[in-house]
Amino acid sequence: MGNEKALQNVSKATIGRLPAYHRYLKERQAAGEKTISSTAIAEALHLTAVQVRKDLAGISSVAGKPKRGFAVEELIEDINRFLGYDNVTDAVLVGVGGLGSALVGYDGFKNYGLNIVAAFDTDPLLIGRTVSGVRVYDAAELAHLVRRQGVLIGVITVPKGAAQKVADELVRGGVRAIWNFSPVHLALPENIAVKNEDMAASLAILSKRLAEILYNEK
Amino acid sequence: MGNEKALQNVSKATIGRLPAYHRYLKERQAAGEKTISSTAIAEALHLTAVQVRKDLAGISSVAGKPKRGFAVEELIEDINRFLGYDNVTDAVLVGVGGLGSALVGYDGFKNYGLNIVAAFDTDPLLIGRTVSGVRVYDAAELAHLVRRQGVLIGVITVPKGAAQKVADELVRGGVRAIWNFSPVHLALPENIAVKNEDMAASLAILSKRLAEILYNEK
DNA sequence: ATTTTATCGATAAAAAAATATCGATACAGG
DNA sequence: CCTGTATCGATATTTTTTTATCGATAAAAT
Repeated sequence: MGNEKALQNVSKATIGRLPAYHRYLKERQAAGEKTISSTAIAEALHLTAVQVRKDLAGISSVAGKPKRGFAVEELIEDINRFLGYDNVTDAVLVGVGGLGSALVGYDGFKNYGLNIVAAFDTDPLLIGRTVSGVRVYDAAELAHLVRRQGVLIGVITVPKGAAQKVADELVRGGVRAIWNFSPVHLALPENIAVKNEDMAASLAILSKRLAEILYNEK
Repeated sequence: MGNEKALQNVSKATIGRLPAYHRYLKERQAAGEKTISSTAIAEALHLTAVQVRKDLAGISSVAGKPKRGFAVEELIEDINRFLGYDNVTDAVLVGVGGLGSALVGYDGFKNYGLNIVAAFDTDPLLIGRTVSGVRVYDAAELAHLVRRQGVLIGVITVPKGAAQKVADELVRGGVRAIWNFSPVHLALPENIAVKNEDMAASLAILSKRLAEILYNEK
């Protein structure tokens, strides 16, 4: 299906930018535009036009036309296909605290191909309740339920002390990808995909940029 | 103070890894270890030893000793100094919804040099209340209060429709750095530091890695 | 005291990512 | 119908980031 090519040729950096292209294209589409130039996309997203063209060429066979640009609708479809926004993957979330409930309640994930089918916690007050339409189960049942439903993605939003244990349980249940919001580096088998959402890292980058700006100004 | 050197030579990628080093070093320190090798750090964090040494060399003058490694405490101090974890910067947060309250309630930020001094919202039910010890003000007062308190960093956790307007107000009030959790690309002056926390991008990267793993397995 | 070993720092090489260059082309205006 | 221009795609160059190599050295082992 040409998927092999995709998995080989497209850089991680490009993949990271695709959602932004997607959002922007949707926006322009809603505004009634049928075509858009790489220049316009680049300007809106603070990139260069060449980079935009290269990124798009990697994931789409839509050819841009001189003087007109790219067909918005087809481009959106190709990004949908490439990122798998069409076929939704089931996921579970562990840790229904502040951040956990916020994520469960975020409707947007459905559009991004992620469907949270169950949540888990150890708090007896939460177990059995429903948060934003998602049932909260006892964390003791984690591996068991994950296995039974064939869930492939686990989202971890527990305090750092519990994260590794939760990760182990997820893997035991057969999960193959973990989205980790706890500030710990998880030790996991190599054939498990992990993405750490490191707020401290983001903040560090922002702070440094700020320091740089203030410094250059003086 | 040698700060210039730091701002020039250290890559963004390195800065992004420093918080992870910091966490890990703290952990080892708590476990009573006085020294640590680049090899050990690399293994724990899934990096290479060379990269660890290079990263550390860029921000610290602590010399590692053959057969022993680096002095944990001094290394932590240097990272603290480099990332500004010592001197806390004031920030405001706009949008006290699910994610917003979760962030306000996250104690960890104080350790990372960020102090949320006020929150803002348009919801009359929230205005005047206190969330995790932080007072919620009327969003109409945003620019005014930001200016009066000399706040430099703004955190945006409002729905996407409101994000640009909030950003404009923050800038009007004199904020110089924006941590944006809304799924929109903000249009801002060049001398404002922005960090977009793009969940969709993270998820896309995770999904692709998962797809790759599953594909290679078949 | 000598050898072995784990480690370092510096430099070199490779890989990945971003940017520049340039000929080709579709549309717009004269 | 011609000319100018905004745009593209492909290839080449540069920059950035990661990884490899290797001689030097402090501690441990013989």
